[in-house]
Order: sequence, then structure tokens, then C-alpha cells
Amino acid sequence: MANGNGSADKRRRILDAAIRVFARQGFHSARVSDIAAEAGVAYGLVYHYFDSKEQMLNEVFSERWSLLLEAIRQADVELDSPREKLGAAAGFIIESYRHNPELMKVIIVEVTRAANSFGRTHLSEIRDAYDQIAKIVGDAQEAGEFRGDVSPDFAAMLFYGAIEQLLTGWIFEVVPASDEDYERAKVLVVETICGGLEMRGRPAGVAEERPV
Amino acid sequence: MANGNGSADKRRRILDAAIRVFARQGFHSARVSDIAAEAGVAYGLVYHYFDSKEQMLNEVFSERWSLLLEAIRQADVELDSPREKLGAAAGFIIESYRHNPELMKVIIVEVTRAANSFGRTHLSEIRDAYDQIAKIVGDAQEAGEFRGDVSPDFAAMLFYGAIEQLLTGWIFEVVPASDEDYERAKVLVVETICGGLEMRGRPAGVAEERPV
Amino acid sequence: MANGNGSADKRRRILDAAIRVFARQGFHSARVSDIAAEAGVAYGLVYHYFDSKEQMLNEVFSERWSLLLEAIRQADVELDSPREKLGAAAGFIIESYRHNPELMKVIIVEVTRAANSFGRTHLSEIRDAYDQIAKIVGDAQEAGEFRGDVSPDFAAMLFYGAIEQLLTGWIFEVVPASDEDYERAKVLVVETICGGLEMRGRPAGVAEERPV
Amino acid sequence: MANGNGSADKRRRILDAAIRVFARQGFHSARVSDIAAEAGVAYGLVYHYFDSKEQMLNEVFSERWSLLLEAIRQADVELDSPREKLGAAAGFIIESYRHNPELMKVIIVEVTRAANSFGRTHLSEIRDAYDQIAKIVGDAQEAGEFRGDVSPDFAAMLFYGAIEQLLTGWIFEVVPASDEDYERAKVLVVETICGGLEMRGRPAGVAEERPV
DNA sequence: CATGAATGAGACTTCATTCAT
DNA sequence: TATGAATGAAGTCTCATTCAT
Repeated sequence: MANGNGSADKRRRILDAAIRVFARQGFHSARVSDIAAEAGVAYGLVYHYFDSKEQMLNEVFSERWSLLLEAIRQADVELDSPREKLGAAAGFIIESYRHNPELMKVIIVEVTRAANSFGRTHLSEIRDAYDQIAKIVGDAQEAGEFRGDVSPDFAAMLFYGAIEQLLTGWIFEVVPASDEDYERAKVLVVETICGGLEMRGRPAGVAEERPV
Repeated sequence: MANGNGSADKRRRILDAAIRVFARQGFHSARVSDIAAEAGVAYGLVYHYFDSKEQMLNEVFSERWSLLLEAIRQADVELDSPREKLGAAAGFIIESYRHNPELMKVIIVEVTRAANSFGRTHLSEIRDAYDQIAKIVGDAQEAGEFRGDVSPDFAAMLFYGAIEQLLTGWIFEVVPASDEDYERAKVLVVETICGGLEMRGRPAGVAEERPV
Repeated sequence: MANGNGSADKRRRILDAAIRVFARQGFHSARVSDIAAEAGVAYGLVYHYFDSKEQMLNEVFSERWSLLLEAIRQADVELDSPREKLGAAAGFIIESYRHNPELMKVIIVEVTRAANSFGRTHLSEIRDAYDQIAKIVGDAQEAGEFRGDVSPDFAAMLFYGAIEQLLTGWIFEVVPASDEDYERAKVLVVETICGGLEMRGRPAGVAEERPV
Repeated sequence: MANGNGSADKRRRILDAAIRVFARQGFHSARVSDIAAEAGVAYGLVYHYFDSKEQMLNEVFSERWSLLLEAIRQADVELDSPREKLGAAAGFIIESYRHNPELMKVIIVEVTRAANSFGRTHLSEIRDAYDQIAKIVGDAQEAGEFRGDVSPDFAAMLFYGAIEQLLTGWIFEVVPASDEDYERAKVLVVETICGGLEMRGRPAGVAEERPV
């Protein structure tokens, strides 16, 4: 073979096709023949590279989720304030959606939120992400930067729930999703979770210091 | 049968059985025969009362969702502060889960978050709930109680997302779910969304005023 | 239902059809659709009554094999001489073939002689039959009627092998299979195994006492 | 490669691998890829040397079966008594099993007894062997050495059936298979078929003259 | 000769829905 | 109402065989 990755190409093509088909039809309605057609390959080739339809979904999820875990890990290490850390986590997720909304749709709709089936399968990976956020919150509490009356685990749930719902809103197309919206969302989700919705009891004029 | 509406009983029994089976196995993995067996009725009787498996899920969802919509509507009318209103909404959802976790699991996992299937079907009902929360937030912003830089729709997403993720945590059993946890959660979810995670810039000692 | 066994009828019809199709095409080449067509029922009904194609074969085998085991057991109890006992066993097998050659073809070709797959599955039932024959031989040895230098297990193998090969010959149609042939075979197989092929060292005239 | 017939080696290696895989899994469950893996060659190479999976089995069978036919032919010519001739035939088969049990398992299980598939294909070759045995029996009858009331064809069936069942017993592991067992079997199978199981009507003490 | 990717027909099994009683 | 037998479309996965390199 001239280039060294002729076969890897096909495998990738099939996986990318699977993402598109899963995103469009959902995992259950996606037929393997749809994926093969989308990828432009013969039916059987899908099974040459993957053991089952399910394995494709698992791989799609884990491949991306490991990047997320790594991104949060780095943010936790390299950044200073909890706001920045949470901002980086939120930013990574939102950028992931911006860059490949179909992939994120699959991850959220078919895995993360599927309490039966796939959610169960990837529970430990999902929990890893929760734990990382919880750690950031816990550290901030110890440092006196965050209130201590909300358990870190609880806070992590809210944080993820808020972001996932945001993406879900975009996926459902119930809220607008322009480039500007993405940028605002990155800021506001952290702002709201950290600073809350209520007016701060400060003298007027101080508000401008807030980023949005 | 003693009372004159034995048939209504059966219908109810089947619907309740469907909730349990959907919760346990997920909609796709639930067979109509499983539901009949769970209800203790003959296979064919399910089709006497319902047109299809889908209809059962639709009915399960709408029956409960309309109560939610009504509960928020009432809270908005009868209560004064936005915190109280949001607290009532959160409280209703959490109490619903506490009272019938299987039902709420089905609603969340199979409908609310199913972007490709039933979520689409019930989009307008789901959106109604979002809009109600958004209205509460918008009113609070106009009254100067909430910050104006977060769009009401956006805030509504975060609010729902946070609560749903909480339930999801209970469903997945990644966070504890005792009676006490439910009570704390009711308070904290509103507290966090409204007041934020950060320390308020107030003199020490004032913190006690906060409910949790 | 008017008669009390409407459903049992269908089940039986499917099983009988399976026997015919297995006999005609062999288990592996038999499609479930062939069986359904042969039985004149819808495809799905086969799976209403049976879990799998394999289960049908298992049932066909065990149903008949248990009769064989019982027949030999009775023969051992009710008859006196080992010749008579072995003759009854051989007779039962041959009559089974005569009465339902397709069934016996399936049992022999697809189960008894399939060392991998089904033979393995039913090994204990098959061995039961061997053991019964071995017991008859062993008893005869103890009584001084049979030679003691051939192990009963060994003799049982020869006995079954001889009969099965006989049926195989009929199945393959390499030897004739008329009513007369069946009757002669019943006698000769026992005669040969017990008395051998060689001329006995007896005075002439004594030979007539032999049955064939 | 050192010698000039590397390709013949590969072909042989594939065929030997096929024997092992067929023996282990049965023909139907054996995948061509299994054979290639067992032989340590590339998937496609199998199809360079063989037209199909079937052809491999055909070749395996015919290669060995022709040796059997030749062996019996020679025994018939070179030996004198029918006992010796039949003993040589039985001995050849048993030695074949002893030397390469997997090969014999394949021949018996997949061909000789496969009434619907390969047995049919190789019917004439199989019948050749029957006929040879039948001829030996027939000649013995004409010479007055064997009883005349058993048709030679019938006797040949019993003879083959007995031996095959013996091998089947070893294959199934229902009877022991030591070197000693093989030797005893060679003698006893002929002894039994020719001399029968019953006590001969001779004075006691004469029994020792019998070989086993 | 050698490799292993590519092809696609084929079969089992599932299960929602219908129907006769 | 109530039962459960009957229907048949649909989809996953397998694997022998072919082909390009």
C-alpha cells in the first residue's frame, strides 16, 4: 500500500459515519446498513473493523471523553482560580460541541443521559469527570473561596447538569446557537453557578468588574 | 368486581406496570409482554386499552408533566419572591421523584432527554415548562431582584439542567438519596442557582441567615 | 376454543415439519423458514413455541430417545435370554426406523453421530443407552452365556454401531429396505453379534435351529 | 526457502491445519480464517491453494480413503483366511486413528456419516470400501468358512458400523483409548463379528486357543 | 506467492401488532 | 372484556469468497 494507513482511513470513515448516523437517527434507529451507506463502504466492512454496533458507540464515547478528562485535569493543574478552572472545563465542552455538534449530541443523548444501557456501561468514566469537578469545588472551599455548605459532589452535579442542558437546548434547537451564543454561554454558565443569579449586595458600579 | 369500574382499574394497572418496566429496562428494551406480565394481565389486553407501546409512554409523560406545569403556574401566582417560586418548582420535581422515582426516571430518561425520539414529540410541552421558569426569572430581573445579564431562557436551562442532573445522580446512584438528601437538595439547588457558589462579600456572622 | 388442544396441534405440526425438513436437508441447511413453510404456519409461530432451531432438534431427539431407553429397560426386565433382550432392543430401533424413517434419520445423522455439536449435548442420554446394552451383556457373561473376554462396554459399542450402520445404509440407500429386509435385519444383527459369522463347529443338521 | 518446493509445504500445512480445525470445531463451525490462523498463513493464501472450504474436506477425505481402499485390496490379495483379511482392514482403520485421530474423526464425522452432505458426495468411494468387505465375506461363504445366511452386504455394514462406532467411542471419550485398548480392539472386533459373543459349544479349556 | 481488506448474500431471532374465540 | 395464538417485517451479525496490491 502506498500510504501507510489505507486501512486506518476506512476505519475512521466508518466511525465518523456512525457519529453522523447516531446523531441523526439515534442509536436505536440507526441501522448498520445506514452507517455503511453513510461511510460509502460495504456492509460487511463495518464488522471487519468493529465487533458490533454497540462497540462503535462505546468507542465514539470513550475516545472523546478521555480528552475531556485530560482537559479538566490540565485546567486544574495549570490554572489558579476555581472560576478559571471551571471556565476551562465548560469551555472545553462547549468548544467540543461547536467543533463537532454531532459527536457531542451522541455522547450526551446516547450515553451520558442513558441511565439504562450505555450510561451504565460508562458509569465509571462519567463519574471520573464528576469527581474532577468536585475536587475543584472542594479545593476552592478549603481555600475559603467557595461556600462550604454545598457538598462538592452536589455542586459538580449542578455544574454538569447546567452545561449538558445547555447543549441539549442547542441540540433540541430550543435556544439559539450562534458563535456569539457559544461565547456568552461559556462565561455565563460559570458566572451563574459561581456567582448566582441574584444581585450582589454591593454598591452600584462594582458590577462592571464582572466579565459579562 | 365489587366496584363498577373494574376496567379503569385494569387500565391503570397496565399503565403503572408500564412505568415500572420502562424504568427498569428502558423503553426500547421493554417488551409489551413484559408490561402485561408485570401488570398480571393477558398480553392482548394491553392492546385493548392502548393503541401502541408508544402511546403508553406518551400518556405516562403527559399525565405527570401537566401536573408539573400546573404546579409551577400556581407557584408563580401564589408566591412572592422568585426564590420561593423556583423553590416550589424544584420542590415539586424532587417530591415527584421521591414519591415515584420510577415515573420520574422514565420521564427524564425516555422523554425529556431523548432528543431523537419522544423528546421531539413532546417538545412543546417541555418548552412550556422552560418558558414558565424563564418567565419567573424575567420577572425577577425586571423587579431588579435578579441580574439582568443572563437571559431568562438561558437561566431556565441551567435551572432545569441542574435539577435533572440531580435526579439523574439519584437514578444512577452516584449520589446518596436519603430523605434528608432530598430536603437539602430542594434548598441547595435554588440557593446555588440564585446565590452562587462563591462567598458573598458580607461581614462574617451574616451567613447564618442562609437556610442551609 | 372448541377442542382442548388447538395450540398443542400447531406445536406438534411444527415439530413434525422440523423432522421432515431436518431429514431432507440436514440441520444446518434447514432454514427456520423452511420449517414454517413445511408446517404451513407463519414464520414467527415457530418461535412462539420453540426458543430456537436447536431446541427443536433437542426435543425431537429426547422425545424419541427416552422411548428407546424405556423399551430396552423393559426388555431387560421382561425377557429372559440375552439374545431376546438384544433382539428386542434391535427390533425397537428398526421398527422405529420403519415407522418413521425421517425421525430416525435425524436422530442418527444429526445427533447420535455428530461428535461435535449435538452429540456432545446429548452425550449422557446416548451413554445411558450404551450402558443398558452393556448391562445386558455383562449379566449374560456372569451367567456364563456370553464369553467373558469381551468387555461389556466394548460389546455395546459394536452392537449399536452395527445397528446404526444398518440404518445408515438404508438412509444412504446403499442397501435395500423392504419390509422383508427389516424383518431379516432384526434377526441377523443379533444373530451375527451373538453367534458370529463363522460356521459353528457342530454336526450338520443342527444349523436349522437358528432362526434365519 | 531452502528447498525448492516451499509452496507444496504451505499447501500441506494448510491441509493439516484444516484437519485439526475440522476435527476440533466440525466442518460447519470451522471458519476459513480459523484454518489460516491454525496454519499460520494469511487468510487469502488458503484460496490460492484451494478453491473452497469444501474442496479441502474433499481432499482430506479422498487422500486418506484411497489408502484405505488400497490397504483392503492388498489384504484381500495377500492374506489367506477371511479373519486375517478382516483383521487387516480393521487394523488399518484403527492404526489410522491411532496415528492421526483428528483425521479419522473428520472422515467419520464429517463425511462417512453425513448422509445429507459430504457422505452423498463421496458415496461411491464409501461404497467401494463396503463392497470390498462384502467381497471378502462372500468369498468366505463360498469357501464354506462363513455362514451363508447373512448377505455379504449386510455383513459389511455390520463390520464397518462396529469399527466406526469404536472410533466414535474413542472420539467421544466414552470408552478408554490406550495403546493396549487399540491392540485389544483390533483383535476383538474381528473376533466378535466372526465368532460372536456367545459361548461356543466346546469342552471347557479349549477357550485358550482364542487370541484374546 | 502472499496479504488482508472488501464484498454482500443469507439466516436467525425479536417483537409490535392483529385476530379469532 | 379478556385471552394468547398467529403474523411477518425488520435488523444484526456471520463468513465464504473475491480482489487489489
